[in-house]
Amino acid sequence: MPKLVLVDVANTLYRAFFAIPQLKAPDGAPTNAVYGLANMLRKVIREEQPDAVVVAADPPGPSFRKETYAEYKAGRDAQPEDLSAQFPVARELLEAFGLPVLEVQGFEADDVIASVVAAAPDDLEVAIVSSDKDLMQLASDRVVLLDTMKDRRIGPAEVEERFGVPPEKLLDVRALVGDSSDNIPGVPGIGEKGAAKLIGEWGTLENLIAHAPDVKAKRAREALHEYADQARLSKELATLRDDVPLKIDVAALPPLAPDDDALVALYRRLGFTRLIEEAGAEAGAAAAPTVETQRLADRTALAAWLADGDGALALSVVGDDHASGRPPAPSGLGLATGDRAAYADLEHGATLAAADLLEELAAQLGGPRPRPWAARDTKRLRSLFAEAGHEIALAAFDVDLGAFLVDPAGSRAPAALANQHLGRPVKSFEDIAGRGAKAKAPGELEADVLASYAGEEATALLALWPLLEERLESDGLAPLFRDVELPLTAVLSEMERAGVRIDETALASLSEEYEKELTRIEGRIFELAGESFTVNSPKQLQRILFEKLKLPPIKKTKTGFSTDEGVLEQLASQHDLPAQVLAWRRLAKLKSTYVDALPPLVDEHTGRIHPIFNQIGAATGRMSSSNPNVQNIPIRTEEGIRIREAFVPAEGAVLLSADYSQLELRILAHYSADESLVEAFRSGDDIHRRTAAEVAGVEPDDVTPEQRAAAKAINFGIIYGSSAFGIANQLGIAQAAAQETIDAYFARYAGVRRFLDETREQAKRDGHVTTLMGRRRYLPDLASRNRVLRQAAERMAVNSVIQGTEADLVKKAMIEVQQALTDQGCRTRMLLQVHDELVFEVPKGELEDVDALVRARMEGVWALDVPLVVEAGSGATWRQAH
DNA sequence: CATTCTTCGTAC
DNA sequence: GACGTACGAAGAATGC
Repeated sequence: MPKLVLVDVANTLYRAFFAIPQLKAPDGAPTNAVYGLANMLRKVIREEQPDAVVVAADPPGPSFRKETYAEYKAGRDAQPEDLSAQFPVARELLEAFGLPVLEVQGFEADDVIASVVAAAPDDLEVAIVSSDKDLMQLASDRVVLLDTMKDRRIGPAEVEERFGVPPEKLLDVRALVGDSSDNIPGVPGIGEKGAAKLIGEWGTLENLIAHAPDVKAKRAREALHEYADQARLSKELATLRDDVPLKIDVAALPPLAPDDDALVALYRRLGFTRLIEEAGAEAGAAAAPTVETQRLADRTALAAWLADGDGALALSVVGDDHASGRPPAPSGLGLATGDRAAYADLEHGATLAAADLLEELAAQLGGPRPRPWAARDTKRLRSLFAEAGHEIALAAFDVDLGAFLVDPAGSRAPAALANQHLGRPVKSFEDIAGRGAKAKAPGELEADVLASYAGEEATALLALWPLLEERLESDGLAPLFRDVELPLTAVLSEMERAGVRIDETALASLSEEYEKELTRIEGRIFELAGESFTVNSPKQLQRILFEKLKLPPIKKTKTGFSTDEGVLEQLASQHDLPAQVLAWRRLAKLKSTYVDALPPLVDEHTGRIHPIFNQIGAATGRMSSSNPNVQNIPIRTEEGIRIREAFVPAEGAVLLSADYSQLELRILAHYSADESLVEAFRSGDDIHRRTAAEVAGVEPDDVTPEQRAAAKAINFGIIYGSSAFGIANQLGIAQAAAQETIDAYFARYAGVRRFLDETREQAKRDGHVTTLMGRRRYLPDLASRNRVLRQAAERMAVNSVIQGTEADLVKKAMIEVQQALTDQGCRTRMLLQVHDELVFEVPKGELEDVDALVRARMEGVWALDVPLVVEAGSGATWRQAH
């Protein structure tokens, strides 16, 4: 059955305006209503899959109802200016969507909609997007109303449920009830309930009026007598005209044909970044390639193509996302230079071998006069070449890194970047291969389709390069890019390929031990619960704790009552079961996330695990790690720290762990220039003890453990932007007591307060924060009218300066340490980075030298106003080294 | 049956 | 609502 969607544009804009928080285009124009309209259209087109969409609008000037009844719609509040301003923009949006807009002088949008429904052929299904109650009279077996915001479909059954009468009698009910928003009077004293009852009893308004004397309820009887004409007028006003002259043929509506380019252009003007990406993705899926891509299926063709010029090259890897620091050979490589593009195909019956491809390219990218090259994730390419035995020059540009520095919150997908910076759509791999389980592998795709995609992407990367470079330059990010991020790719490539040795035997025995203990605890849990259940299921645990055992719920989650650690700890005083669950969870976590997860990651060739370090993992500039995440290996509990005993050095080597002491607090001291804090670090004291002494006004030796804990919580709380609430929660003390300590802290460390205030102010002014080395993070929510969002952004502002500066320093230190190790001819290898800690594998004979070298380079990385101190240790396991 | 969301917990 | 940044396991919910 063909389907038509009818949109009441004014109604949609109105609802969106009040439902969506204020949004502004880059030029400051309000956009929330248009944003709502755009989202609604996308959603309706996606979910309803209509054959056509027609928009009904209200023309300027009065409708015929005003002539019938001068008071029609009188007394309405004036439309807010921020909403009126969006109507012309909405027109542009509708035009870009390619939708016909019907607007007929003297009639309202509702009448137009009713007329389209009346003119529609019998086999046409109609969905009306509006929340206007008057339109509900149109509901039938082939006409529904859509409430897209609440995701409801309103058909005849829903109308009857809501009003107590079927759609065809709705007018009679509305005649009695009236409508205050349209200033339609109805019959005073009769409301929705009464009207439904009366119409249910008497059938129609006229019949009811005719039998008014027989109505039992006294007040209704008298009101009907007095206001019969007013009821008739109300019915007339609520009746939709279905004979409005329409300029289009409803039997032959134009098919949907959105102009994606126009949409993207409009979205860009309005600052709708998410929609740009989505519209761009759709345009990308349909985009025609802008270059001819030559397929290179043998070595001769590859060599010839490469020899035909010596300009900069862009490379685009085609293949699975790699999950190991030793990346697998790709399916092929897209290449672009000048205005030429090619695809070096390793599949589809190509005679080109991966080894030959890499050798041929390495001759260009390595050697004494390497050809400048760029790619996304140049670290991966470097590893790929290195695994094949070739050393290549550092890339001249890395698109992922460049885009990350320009805006760490933005997308790095080439399709999104092309939309954003090149203003043209580019296909993504998903566009040609599909996604999820049905997605095709590169080898299953048509060779020409794959080649065209890869050539196109390489071409886009080549074009993005100078544009992103220019942005880096103008935003002052070029030195960070050139001196830190880009050279770091080489260091990380080495680390990932080196990997770290794992003592599988130790893990196997831990696994067995934990398994036994888990079984024992589980038995105890089932005994206490009186039944067996899945301990790991929060839902089932909720049932046991709060329903069966009737323990008091402490706090809620989105879907029910929380069973997190804090809650269970509180419940532990009342019942033994929560304590047992805590013990069970602790072990189950260790076993599933670490003990049992590590051995399968061991590389069969190297016998080591090869974590990936994501250089652009966190918006602050920090790295992240995966496969496995070596940055969250346990250390705080005895059970957990045993996992670190399984991280071991190669034969004849030891592990050296070097970590910055209190790096984030030192950065805070540097930035705040707070005399007391700076002095504390210069004196080399225990910083938390010293803070406690100053805040409490006692001698450091007299600080109690509680005082030190409170000071520590505040020191960290500053970095995270915690409130008294948060600090009280963490310390398990009263909020007022926490507030007192915080006040005492700020009284003593006035410079810290000044830094916090100035950082927030500056961030609000610029829209972003900046780290020591110029790294940026944009925080648009600093301007939000929503207090929760705004305060969260303020916390991020402060935290990002400190955490981001930490990332800057450690990244730079890694480069300098690696450089020094190479210069000294050391065989030591850097293995891991854990934010403020570096782990090395050091041949035993080098330990003394390397220990000194690492400390010196790390401590000397930057001259802050406080000294940087590195603590280093070594041993036969990571536990011993740390 | 596959994918996405939610909750929880580990690190710095 | 209340503490920033991550990754990942497992169950629950949702979608094809």
